[in-house]
Amino acid sequence: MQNKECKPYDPKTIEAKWQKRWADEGTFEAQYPSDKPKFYGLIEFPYPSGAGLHVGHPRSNTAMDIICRKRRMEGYNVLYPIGYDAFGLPTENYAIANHIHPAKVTRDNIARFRSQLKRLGFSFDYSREVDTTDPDYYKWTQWIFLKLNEHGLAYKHEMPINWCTSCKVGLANEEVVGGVCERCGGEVVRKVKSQWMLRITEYAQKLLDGLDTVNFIDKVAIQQRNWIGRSEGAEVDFKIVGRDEKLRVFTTRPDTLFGATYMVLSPEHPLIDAYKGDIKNYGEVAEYREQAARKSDFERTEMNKDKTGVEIKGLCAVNPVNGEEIPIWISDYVLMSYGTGAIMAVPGHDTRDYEFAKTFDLPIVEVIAGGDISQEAYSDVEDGILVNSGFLNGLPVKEAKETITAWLVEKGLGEKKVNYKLRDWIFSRQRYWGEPIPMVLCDTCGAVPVPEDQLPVVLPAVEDYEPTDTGESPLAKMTDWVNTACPQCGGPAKRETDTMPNWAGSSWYFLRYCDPHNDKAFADYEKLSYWMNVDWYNGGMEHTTLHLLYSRFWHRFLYDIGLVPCPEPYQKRTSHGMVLGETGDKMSKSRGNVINPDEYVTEIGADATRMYEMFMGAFDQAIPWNPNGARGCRRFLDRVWRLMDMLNDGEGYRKALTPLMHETIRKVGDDYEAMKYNTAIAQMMTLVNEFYAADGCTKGELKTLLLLLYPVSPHICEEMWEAMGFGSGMTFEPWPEYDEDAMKRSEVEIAIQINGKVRGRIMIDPEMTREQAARELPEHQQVKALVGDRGIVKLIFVPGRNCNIIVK
RNA sequence: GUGGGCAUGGUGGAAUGGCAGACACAAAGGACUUAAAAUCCUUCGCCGCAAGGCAUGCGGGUUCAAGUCCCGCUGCCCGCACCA
Repeated sequence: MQNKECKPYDPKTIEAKWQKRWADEGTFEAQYPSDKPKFYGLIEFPYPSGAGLHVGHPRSNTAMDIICRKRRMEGYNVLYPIGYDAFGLPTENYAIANHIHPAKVTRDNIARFRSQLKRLGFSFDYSREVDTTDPDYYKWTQWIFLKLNEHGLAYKHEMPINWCTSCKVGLANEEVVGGVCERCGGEVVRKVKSQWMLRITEYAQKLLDGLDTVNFIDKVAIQQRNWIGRSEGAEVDFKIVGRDEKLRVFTTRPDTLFGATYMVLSPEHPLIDAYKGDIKNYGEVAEYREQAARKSDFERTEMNKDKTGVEIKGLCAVNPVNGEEIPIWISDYVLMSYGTGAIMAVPGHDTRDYEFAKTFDLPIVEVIAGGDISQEAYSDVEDGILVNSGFLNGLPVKEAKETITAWLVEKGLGEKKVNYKLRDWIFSRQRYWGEPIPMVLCDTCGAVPVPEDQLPVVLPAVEDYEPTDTGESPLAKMTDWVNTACPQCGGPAKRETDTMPNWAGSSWYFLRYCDPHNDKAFADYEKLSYWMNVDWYNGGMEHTTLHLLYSRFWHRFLYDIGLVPCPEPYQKRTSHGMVLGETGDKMSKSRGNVINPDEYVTEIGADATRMYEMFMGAFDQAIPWNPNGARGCRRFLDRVWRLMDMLNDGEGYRKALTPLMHETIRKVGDDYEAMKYNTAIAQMMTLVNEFYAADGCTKGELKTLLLLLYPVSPHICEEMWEAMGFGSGMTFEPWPEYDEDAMKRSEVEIAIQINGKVRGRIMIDPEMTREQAARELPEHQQVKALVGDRGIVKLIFVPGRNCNIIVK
């Protein structure tokens, strides 16, 4: 055993040295063109907040860094890019509070983020950085918007929007959480405004079908499916007595049509205005509508315990299957935004209708046998036979649905219909710090797109970017900028002053990474063809119905118009668990428990910090941060470092350690791929413990350990690799291979169970077969002693594991 | 209400139906040290002196064998929420 004393492990020096070398040599710059197979690994680019990184960021980043570093060792040309999603409210709010221009705030924050990320040693290709607030970038965000507009997917619509009273901004449905603003927690009310909308609903089916072609973790795919919310049913026309007009409803239960005893319109339904003169109690109806309009969405849903409503007197509908006249009501439990804004009420078989009928004493008819409608609605579709339903009597629900739908179609009374819960995307924000929507509003020509050669529409420098109380964007006050000429007729016109939501820039950034400096196109098709799609995308669950869905929509649109080579942007999607505060609470500024990774990089080094991020627990689980756990990882790296003082003679694996070496190579590799980083690290700890027990390690053993550990803690490995004279730079060293045969041991310990209880342990030949075991084990001395004079009824042998002997 | 997930030592967590608690953290004891830190060694689910027994949220079941599979509960977390 050699015994030269190494200098102590000093992460600070080592990490700075290797980070500089990687940067100087452009080690992680993705190559194009290249003959190698490509691998595109992606993490969600951060929002560069003023607070800097917190320990949650490195969790996702390190996980993908491990995969990307392993891929380079496996011979892939790897693209692992980074950028900044820098438009958005917090920056603007900070700017307002501190009277600093948001562009400056953004620049400073990005600089800080970049230096923090670099200190952690991620193998990002910094030469491809993107910044969504850079005009060279948002030029193309605007350009894509024009394409969407050109294809009829953007439209301006006067509609009630979710209005945050605190941010003074309209929000998408996805941004209203529990009735309050997702960002600031402020009250959200309904406000009617003319808004730019994107027709994501047009893509509902494609977005649904696309999920079958990609590899997303189950919960992500399920959540997206639920959010899109496809349901199949029928639309049915109900005649209105004495009128030509019909009232159309959507139902998923056409089979219950004979049980429809009344109808309900949503408060906003246009029929009410159309028949204003015929409604005998119009005053009462109008009063109800007004009450409903005043309520925020939150209040509406809060009050869903008690059903409210008013009968519309003077109007009456006819049930098309039995000719019965049924009353029409108005109630806010029916939403204008889903289906046709009107329903046929079947109180016998729908819980909400049942409650309503009970409240207002309306008739309840049983048309599906199997429940007890005197107690509750019976809504089971699995079993149940039609009754009181004329020609449907005796049919099971499923068949009744088909029969009645065919009948409706044949008689011209209705049709098959699919509805989605997904709503169009409200794309306007009345804010300064976002991409200007590149449209001009002309009194003569309407909304006219800014010609492509005039892009980007650059955000003007504004003195005062505070939001207005009127709901107008701060840009509206910039009259020099607002007043322009109509690109179509040349007459006086005004620029659109709304900006895009922060989801715009992130809806295509992964494309820009493929060709970040292109000034002729958002990205070159050939380059996209090489790099896309993203092989592996890791990110937070909170983006499942927002960013992840929006970006799939944009990408699918770009595919449909022939600008990108693949229909789905992401081949694989995984998700990390949150890092919680030390006491298990969610980390937040208000709780004051946010942990900055810098603290740990300084104290224990980036390598140990990265390791702890991965070792702390199952990757997809939320785990509290434990400072001592992090220090434990540093202790492990100290032990690894000291192996250099404990070198044994010989180049290869020692015989006693050979099986463990190969097992470790297999387990670490498999576990990295399965994102089971914690057990991969545990396995390396076990190996190092064995080295210590075996009085050190050989060069060959150390070499393998360094290769396995490199993706998690690259700096220390590089330094040791160089010190050991193994070569210069580990990035493209081949990933080690294992040999199944080499894992075989001469003896293996198995448990001997008597009647299912472990009574002893013996060493046997690992190759022993069931037949041999049945023959030889009962003769084994220890086994004999355990069995005693009892008779062996049965012997179950599990090779390499245990042997259960049933005795009597 | 509804969809999804989870429940294992003081803590974070391991465990293709096959020896529950790997690997760490914390704690305790010891060695080294004038001392401390660092390091190294030992102990460490519960009851019991021991033999042994009991243990993976609770109650059943399947199996030679269940943390793991099935049925029924309870609790916690996340998403959605009057979507006809």
